[in-house]
Amino acid sequence: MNFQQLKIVRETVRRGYNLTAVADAIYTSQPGVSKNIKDLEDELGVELFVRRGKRLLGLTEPGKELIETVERILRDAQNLRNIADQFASREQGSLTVATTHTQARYALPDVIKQFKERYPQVHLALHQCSPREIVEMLVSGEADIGIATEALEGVPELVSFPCYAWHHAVIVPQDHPLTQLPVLTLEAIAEWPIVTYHEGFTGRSQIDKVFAAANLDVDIVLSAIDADVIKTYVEVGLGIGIIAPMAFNAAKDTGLALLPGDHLFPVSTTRLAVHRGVFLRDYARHFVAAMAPDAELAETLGIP
Amino acid sequence: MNFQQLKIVRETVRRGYNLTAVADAIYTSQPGVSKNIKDLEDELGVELFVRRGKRLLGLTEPGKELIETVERILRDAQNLRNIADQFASREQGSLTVATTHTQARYALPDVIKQFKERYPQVHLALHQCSPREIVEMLVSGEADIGIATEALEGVPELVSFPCYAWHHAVIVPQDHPLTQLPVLTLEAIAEWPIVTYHEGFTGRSQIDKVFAAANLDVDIVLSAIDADVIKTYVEVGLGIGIIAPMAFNAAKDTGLALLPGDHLFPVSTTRLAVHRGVFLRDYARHFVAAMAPDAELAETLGIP
DNA sequence: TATCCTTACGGAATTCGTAAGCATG
DNA sequence: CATGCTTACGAATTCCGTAAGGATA
Repeated sequence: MNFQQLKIVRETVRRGYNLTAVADAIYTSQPGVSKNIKDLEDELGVELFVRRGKRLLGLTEPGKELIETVERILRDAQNLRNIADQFASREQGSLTVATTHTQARYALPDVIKQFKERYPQVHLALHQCSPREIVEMLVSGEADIGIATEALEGVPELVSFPCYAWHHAVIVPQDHPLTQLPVLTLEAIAEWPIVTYHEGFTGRSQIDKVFAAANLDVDIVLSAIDADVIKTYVEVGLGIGIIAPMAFNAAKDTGLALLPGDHLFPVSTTRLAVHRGVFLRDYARHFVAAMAPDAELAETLGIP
Repeated sequence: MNFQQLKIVRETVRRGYNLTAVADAIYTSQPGVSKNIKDLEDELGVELFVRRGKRLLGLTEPGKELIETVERILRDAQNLRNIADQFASREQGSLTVATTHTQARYALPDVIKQFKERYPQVHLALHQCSPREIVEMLVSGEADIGIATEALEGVPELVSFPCYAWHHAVIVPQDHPLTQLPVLTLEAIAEWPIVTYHEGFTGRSQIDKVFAAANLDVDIVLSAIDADVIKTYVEVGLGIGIIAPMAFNAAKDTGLALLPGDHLFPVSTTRLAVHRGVFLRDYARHFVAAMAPDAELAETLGIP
């Protein structure tokens, strides 16, 4: 048994049982992959993969049992490297953060500025992607830290912590009739065409739920990934916008007015997630602490 | 990084940093051990061991941090083999139980008889040793299951479960004056020379505590590892005995009388222990369930 | 001086990649 | 017939043991 064999098994599952793809991913030859799998199966005395003819189709029962331990061994092997790096060069290394536009643009700049000052030697990579992609990157180990308002909870491989809570708000052109209302209501909003986030982004599901619960049909004329796009179309009069309030900047967005929606929309919680059982370097913990002060990282390592 | 290197690191710690001894234990050459350690240190970029000149003295700080993960990786590698064996041959394998004389002689025979009938193909090895040795064997992985009344609790590497609870009892020659007492008291016992267990065995510590708490000096004329020895000397009149009541057999021990001590001695709990994070085969779980019905083995695997 | 670790070197074993062959959708 | 896996074989690398050398109690 060796690490190469285990890596190949893990990659085989990840790449949908295509050994050619596995060979490419591991930078080795396809026959080598084949042989390694066979050798491991011989040593363990069990077939790990279901085969039809020469093709691999999936995991056998024993394979399903074993894969979890395989993943943990490989994670721990990576942890060894990380822990060693930690001691070898406390202030150096790299940190990959996967996050959405909203967080990258409005929540992270301050934190990242401070982080860069504190750890100038750390190579920080910011990946902007959808909440789903964030989860994938965390699970596969491509990213160390994920931050989003959606999708991070309820993934068994991840541990997540709340960063901050907020409510959606409405933005309208400055002289819009809605600004005259004494109290903003869902009914009033629903009378206008709406520009808001795309499904799966920045609490869009919460917005849909609220209007559905109130039995209101809304006319969503445009859905975008980010608030900048939304604001642009609100400004040109396409409709009114529903956004995360931190995307509004009174000084810069002069043509627009923000109407708070705390009493209308349910609370949204932006969360930070990391992979369970993965060792985090000092600077990564620092980053986590800056974003999610309540995070309890001890449990992350999965040590009983 | 490879498994051989990790094994060598683990063994180096276990053998007190003597690389020659490590080489013997791993069945390889001493220079090979040296090189493997150096290679791993080079790869990780940290020194794992404190050296004075050419001798190894102990773990460095990074070494201490890393060793836990190293141990877990190796345990998981063993788990892979065990899980695979489980599927390859459910009814075959081996099981090593480490236990004390008392358990081996009085508590285990029934369980083992049933176990052998249920799993005739499993090679069952029973190691009789002291509670301390049991702990060592469990920690090092030489034994799968340990059973004893002492020493198993409070070892961080182990998980233990209660098997059954009992109280020490007094044995005396059949016509002994103590048999005439309406109620047996500690004071009455303390007036006689006593034959009981050796320190560290079968709840001896409990016995000492009780008499110390009652401010009684007792004259322990002989301490033995097992009740058979104790009974022998009680029969020849050396003194009265304090033993675990399951060691008394009314039918066979005709010359002796058992005086229950439930009201005198605190409860002793015989416990079963296994190593944390070690996968147990079906038959091992069966054995555990037979001895310790309340055992929750799920947590044993250390999966969060 | 005996114990213990390192370095050096040569042979053995393993690993890995290329080429060729076969099965499957 | 294109994709995907296996077998076969030779080259390269790694691994491992022996021998020799140096440090320390």
